[in-house]
Amino acid sequence: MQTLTLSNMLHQHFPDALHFSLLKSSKTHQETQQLHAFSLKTGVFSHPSLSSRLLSLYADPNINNLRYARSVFDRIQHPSLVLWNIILKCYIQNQQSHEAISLFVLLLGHFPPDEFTFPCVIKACAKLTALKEGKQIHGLVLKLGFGLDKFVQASLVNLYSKCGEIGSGYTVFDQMDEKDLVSWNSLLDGYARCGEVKAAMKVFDEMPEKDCFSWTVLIDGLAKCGEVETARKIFENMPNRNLVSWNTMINGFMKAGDTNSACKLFDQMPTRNLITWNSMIGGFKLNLRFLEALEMFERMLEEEFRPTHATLVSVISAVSGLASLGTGRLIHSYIVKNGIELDGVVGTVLIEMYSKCGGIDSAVTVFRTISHKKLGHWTAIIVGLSIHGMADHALKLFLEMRRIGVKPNAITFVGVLNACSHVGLINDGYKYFNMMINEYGIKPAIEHYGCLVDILCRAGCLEEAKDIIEEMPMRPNKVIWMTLLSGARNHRNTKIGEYAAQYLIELAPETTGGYVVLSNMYAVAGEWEKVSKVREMMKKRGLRKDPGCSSIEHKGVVHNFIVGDKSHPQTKEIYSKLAEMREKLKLAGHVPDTSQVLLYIEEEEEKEAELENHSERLAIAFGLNNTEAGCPIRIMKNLRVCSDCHSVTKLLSKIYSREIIVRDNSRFHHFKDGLCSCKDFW
DNA sequence: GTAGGGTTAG
Repeated sequence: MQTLTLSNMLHQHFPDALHFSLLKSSKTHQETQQLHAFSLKTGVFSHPSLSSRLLSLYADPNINNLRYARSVFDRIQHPSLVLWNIILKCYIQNQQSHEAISLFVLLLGHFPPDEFTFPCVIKACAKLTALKEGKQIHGLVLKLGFGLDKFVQASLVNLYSKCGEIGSGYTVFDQMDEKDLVSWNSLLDGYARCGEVKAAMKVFDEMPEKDCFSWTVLIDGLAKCGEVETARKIFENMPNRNLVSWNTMINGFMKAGDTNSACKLFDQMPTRNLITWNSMIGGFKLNLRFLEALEMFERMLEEEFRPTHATLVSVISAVSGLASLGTGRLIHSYIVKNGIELDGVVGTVLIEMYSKCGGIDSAVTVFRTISHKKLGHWTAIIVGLSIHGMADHALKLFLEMRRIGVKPNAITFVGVLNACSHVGLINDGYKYFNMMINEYGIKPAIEHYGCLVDILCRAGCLEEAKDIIEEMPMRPNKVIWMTLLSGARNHRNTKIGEYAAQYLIELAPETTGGYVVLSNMYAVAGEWEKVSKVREMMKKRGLRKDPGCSSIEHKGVVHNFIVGDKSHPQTKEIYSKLAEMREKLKLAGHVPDTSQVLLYIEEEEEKEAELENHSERLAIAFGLNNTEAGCPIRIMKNLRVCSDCHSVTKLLSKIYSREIIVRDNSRFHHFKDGLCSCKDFW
């Protein structure tokens, strides 16, 4: 009824005084807006007390409409400091910390700030962990004599705690006359964030009173310092848990890799919110439990929670981990259907997802449709193109990003160097490696040296690669040795191969890949005695060659095949397709390359049969049988594709006129018209 | 004043 009366009254002119009293009594957003519209229409708006009242209504936490508050503020000719403080507070309430700081800078041009201004802007700095700006403002606080105001002090304690400068935080805290609970909690939080568990515990014990925040901050701090068991005990003893404490404990368990305890809490907790779901989904993703992450996401949607960007990032990364293009497409279409805008990170993980799932074309499309491209987007597409062997495209984009002034980071350079190595561009590799150091001041990490070693190995410059390894400033890891070993195998350099294998086995005796490559190298050289020595070494250490395993997704189902698999329901059809493939390959003139068969099979025929049953061939046969002509076949493999399968797949792509995309343990191969995108460089 | 998001070499 009140609204009705109001709108009736609004049709007439009111004297300012009456209007003001109406505003004073208006409580809801709707009423405020009606009065706002009326004020604008009748011109009474210009009355300073009316506009102030209107501004404070819009800035009121219950209404909190920043857009309207700002528009009222902008129409006020000479806003007082009080009004500046109100609009500043409204920015903070709306999490617009950057804008709040800009506003504060503007304010400085009109007034010296007061004891209400400072806590607001310091809060903004704390939110952004902007320590430098915070310190400058602290300086101003002291200069203007607000250093002993308790609200200013409390905000400073919080600022320094958030920014990891707990020493400065303690100095301010120590000077406080009245140490309020909020500041105690901030101090506790500060120690926990700095990893000073003992100091945090001491603060916790010394606190004159504790509330839910205190307990939760301590639990979070303990969990973040890796003391999840202590955190669990605190959580169990805590008197009044709220939703935040439950969520904090769940996160603690997830970060510690204890998904079971996290699930138990999730089941037990009285209520859940978005953050609960995000913590579970992100936690499963973090622990590489991708399927469970997706299941959680489905449950979340069933319970009608709307995913946030954080949810989507975790879910999309989980899809990348599963390399399930079908699922990735579903989630992408969910994003489009629901009009969810891609923020920087979601866009980046979407590009990564498509490229890791073998859909590099879609990755490029997503990249193209992003209007304000950030470093993450450029890096993701450059890395994506490089693992697909599309070096030209990757390097073209790299030049473009430089041209428009986007500064590459260390990861971008991994992509760039990787692109060079996958197509054998030695000179470019060196050029970009030096560019990274000299032009961008990026210190090469082991990954960059890894790329350089790889570039040299592929080009057959094994001695040079060995020199790089010996001269680089960090200890080589197993990836480096594996790269050199594989290079030696490819270029039939047994001496360097043995050298690399020795270090590799010393460093990571449990890595089966090393023994396999070493033994293959001996097999190629016909040194069968050494082959059996390697085999014995593996046997003695209880190691077995990982079985090759390939998967193909069809109509939302992932079909897995291991070498010689006969467990698939379509086994009969698959093997008859394999027989057909064998005939067609023979007609095309293919001679099986049995030189790298690790197993002890004396008869050539058996060796050939072993090759024919390699998991990727079973998957290809399944793909040819089950997918439409013209539809690319995408296969994911756990091991490196053997050289025979590589030449066979090239031929098959021509014989059956099919694009076949195979991801092995390090990159993608696009087989088309009898050629592979890796140009046999892999 | 407390809880939730991605990145790299074999």
